[in-house]
Amino acid sequence: MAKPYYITTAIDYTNAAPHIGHAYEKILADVLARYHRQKEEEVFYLTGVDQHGQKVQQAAQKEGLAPADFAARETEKFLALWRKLGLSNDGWAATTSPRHHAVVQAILARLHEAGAIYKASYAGFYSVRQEQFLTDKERNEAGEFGPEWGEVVELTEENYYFRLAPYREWLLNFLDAHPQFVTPAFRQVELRNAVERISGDLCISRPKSRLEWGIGLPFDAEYVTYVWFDALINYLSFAGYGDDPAVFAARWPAVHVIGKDILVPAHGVYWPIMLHALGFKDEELPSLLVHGYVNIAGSKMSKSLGNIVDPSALADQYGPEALRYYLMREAATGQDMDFSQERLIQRYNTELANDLGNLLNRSLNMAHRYREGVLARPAEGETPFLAEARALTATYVRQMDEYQVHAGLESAGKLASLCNARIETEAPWKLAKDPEQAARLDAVLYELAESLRILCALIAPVLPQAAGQMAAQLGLPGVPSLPAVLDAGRALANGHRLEKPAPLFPRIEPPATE
RNA sequence: CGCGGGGUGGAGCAGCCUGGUAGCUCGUCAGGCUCAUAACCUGAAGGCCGCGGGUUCAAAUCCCGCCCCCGCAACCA
Repeated sequence: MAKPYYITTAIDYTNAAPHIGHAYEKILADVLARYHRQKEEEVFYLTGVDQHGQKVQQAAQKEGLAPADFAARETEKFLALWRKLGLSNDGWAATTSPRHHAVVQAILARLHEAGAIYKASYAGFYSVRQEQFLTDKERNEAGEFGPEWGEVVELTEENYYFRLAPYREWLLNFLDAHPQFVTPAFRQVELRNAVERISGDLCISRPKSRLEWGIGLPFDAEYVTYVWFDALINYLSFAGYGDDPAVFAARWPAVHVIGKDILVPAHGVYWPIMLHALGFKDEELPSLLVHGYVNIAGSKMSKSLGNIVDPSALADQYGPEALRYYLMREAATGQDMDFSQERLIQRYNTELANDLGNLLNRSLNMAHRYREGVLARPAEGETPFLAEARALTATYVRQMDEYQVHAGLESAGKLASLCNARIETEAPWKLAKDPEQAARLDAVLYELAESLRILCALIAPVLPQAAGQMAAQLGLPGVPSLPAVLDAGRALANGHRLEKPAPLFPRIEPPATE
């Protein structure tokens, strides 16, 4: 059997509620997961939360809660949102889980024994208030640490470090030999430039005196591991690494869907080097799909600007599928997009309600009006129109395989437009009045129904609920798979009975412009 | 010489990797249709594809130079 398609997202910090950017990434991964299921592939989709770390500890302290309780509460917000948005994840990575602890500690112990981790002392400026070391980046224009850092002292601290430098040449060679490691290609260029400049090693620990909310180092009880050795390893621990080698071997490697901010250095440098140090072969390394940001009116979304967009409220207002469609259609994969509710409504009304929903409605309505909902397959079988529809489907597959979800949806929209145009040129309402045109009317109605069956399969990854309703109206047992609609031999049977139409995408009335 | 991204008809965006009629949504104008969610279809106007050079039979697309905008610090995907 072919390997399952293993896809992951970044795991989100549970120190604040999820925003539209979190939702975009999870939906993108969900669409790709569902797309591969549509191809009749086995899929393992993993997403989750990073519950450890200083920010969670601080946020919990602020509210007088234990970190575990705080993290559990915040985690519930993510889970609730993902349920609302219809994510189809097969696994859930929560970094506080015992399984994850065990895998992280086993990996740390192994790398420590192998000499990849060492202890060293670091001296620098330390903000007592923020509980962190400061670098030159934190200095203001006057070259000083501003008042926001509170009291700044010089401090020397011992910590554990993971060696990076010895692997620099290996990583460069790997990148040159694997140009598909990072998508889009320009991100790989960016990464390679960064690898050229690698200096120093990665600090992977914090003394418990400063941070106790984390996974303890197995070889030093005074420390917890910090950030990346905890977070990145989720991709292994929740895929069966360690405790279930057979399951893991069947799943690995993964496609990691991540934001552009965590490519360099985390996923592009630390992660491949960690895996390499663990003995993963080059061909066993994952690939990275790097997406852009959802910007608000051209500027970055930020708490300080107060322009955070709440995906949960949007889903309530417009429906989860309208939100999914908008995000997937509007953003060119890998590029930033600009969020606008007006655009969301516009996309939904024109492309979903007017073009696709109305097409389904008018097609089914005519089939019932003129033929009691029963199809007659044309004698010639695959007509030129249907051949074109299937060619468009092949284009869609190519685009989706390259993660170009926006282009795939455009192809689907093109098919809907072809159908609407065909209705105009064939004018079934005229054909129905002429008994001599009966065969032609049958053919047109059949072509429309079969095209809608194809469309049902094409939209399913992005609009799973709508696809289900569409399949039901078309009288299908379920949403057809892509192989099922690509094969003309599996088209709708002669005598197939269609169900009654009902509006699939009710129009959203745009708010009156003030 | 820090590293990237972007500059495409009135607006917002694809296309660029893998050169070959400039596409999508909206807007404007003019027609058509009546099966349909006042939806659908057709046509028109509107583009030195940032600027200059080069390669090529052919450049929005490849190469060189320049100009302008935005990220690369925090919360954060």
